[in-house]
Amino acid sequence: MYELGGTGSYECKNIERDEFGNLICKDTGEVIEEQAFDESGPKAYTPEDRERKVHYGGVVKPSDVHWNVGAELAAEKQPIKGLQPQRHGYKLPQRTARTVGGTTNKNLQQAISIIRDVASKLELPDIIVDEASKIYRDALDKGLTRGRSIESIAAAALYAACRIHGAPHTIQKIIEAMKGSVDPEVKRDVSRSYRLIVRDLNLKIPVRRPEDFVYTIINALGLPEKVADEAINIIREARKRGLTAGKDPNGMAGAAVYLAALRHGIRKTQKEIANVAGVTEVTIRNRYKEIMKLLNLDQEDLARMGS
DNA sequence: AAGACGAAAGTGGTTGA
DNA sequence: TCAACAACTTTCGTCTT
Repeated sequence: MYELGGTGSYECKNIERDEFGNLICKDTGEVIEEQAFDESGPKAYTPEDRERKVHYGGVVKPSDVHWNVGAELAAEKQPIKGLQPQRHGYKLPQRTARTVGGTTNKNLQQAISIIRDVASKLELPDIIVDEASKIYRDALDKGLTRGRSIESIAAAALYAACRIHGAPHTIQKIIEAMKGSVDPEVKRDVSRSYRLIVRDLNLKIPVRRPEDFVYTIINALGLPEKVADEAINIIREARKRGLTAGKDPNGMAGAAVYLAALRHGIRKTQKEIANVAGVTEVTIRNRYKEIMKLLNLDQEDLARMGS
């Protein structure tokens, strides 16, 4: 039995660390916990970063626009044009683009403004804003933003920061907070940008677990705590038998909540849950069916439990 | 009538040759 | 680079409550 930090325990007894320090279940081959991301102590900024901090004095956070560039640029009041849809990417005028430092700063300023805006709508903590800002800056330094919209990289950076710090938000939710609605084309762009920055910046992203989404769904639908407990038990049971591997954790969590609610005699439609979980009814249905089969349950069992 | 179910076809990402 | 593959989505007809 392995105790996971803050998320309870894992039932599998046959657990080992692999060469990367990840916790692997030897029975199912499932990654239970990736190599821990050290959140205590000072962040590991590059030596250049530290130099800058010394240079400008005081504590400089990644989300401070000028932690990277000269303070005189701060005086330049740049209009924020962040929130318009940019189908073909944001392109800076040639003249400005050649100005050393200036372009980078404006780009960064704009991106951080977007990140802050979206983060505040989603009520995300500063640590995530800082993480996202740092990721964006690194992406900018590596030239990953070139040819892509500031928005898509900013959204991707924010999503990555959410993943790193365990905030259960989807790309969909981030785009929704950013633009009010979700255009599939935008979603595709953000997904691409996300994969790009994770790969090229070597970001350590912890595995998403269905359990993390249970409370999001429960809260959104106003379901009682006992349903959450039940759903988490269902997920653990499903995982023990290898059902969670390779499946979208949102759908898994949604199906578990659906079943858990039924077990407590609460009827929520598959559609309601699917909307909150960010998947379709069909996915909820498929996971639900699999779980029912796995646990050898049928409709009558549920009716009995619900009454 | 609304919700649940299931089949079929399409999409975008991953993997392996 | 391309094909095969798995997971998920969309759509739609049918059954159940």
